[in-house]
Amino acid sequence: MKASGDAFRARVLAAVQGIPSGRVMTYGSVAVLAGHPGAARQVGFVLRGLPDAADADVPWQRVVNASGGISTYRVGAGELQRALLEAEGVAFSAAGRCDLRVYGWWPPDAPG
DNA sequence: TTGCTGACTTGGC
DNA sequence: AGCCAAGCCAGCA
Repeated sequence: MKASGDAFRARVLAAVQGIPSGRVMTYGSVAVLAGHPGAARQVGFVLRGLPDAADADVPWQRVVNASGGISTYRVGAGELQRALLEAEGVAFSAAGRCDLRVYGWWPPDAPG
């Protein structure tokens, strides 16, 4: 349980670290890269468990929901995430969502 | 050990 | 367009 969970977390962090500045990925996509399609919720759980020291290494702000919106308002990091993304050049609509067709990212070396 | 919660997704209305 | 219900799996008490 711990072993597989640890591997899952490592895959998630690796996938998130692979997102370039100015681009975003959905939880579902990260879950697929982590080898667990459908485990989108756990992606958020892994990121939520990140220590502050890992924030610099893991651009968690580049992970958004399937609508291109911010899901971190639940943990009080929504404003920060949006500010970070806007600083990277990601534009948000009046509804607080970004266009995944424009900013959506997928690793070029990943299948798909 | 069991069981519940949750930074989500998808299909149907 | 938005809202409801079910499914997914990793942490934590």
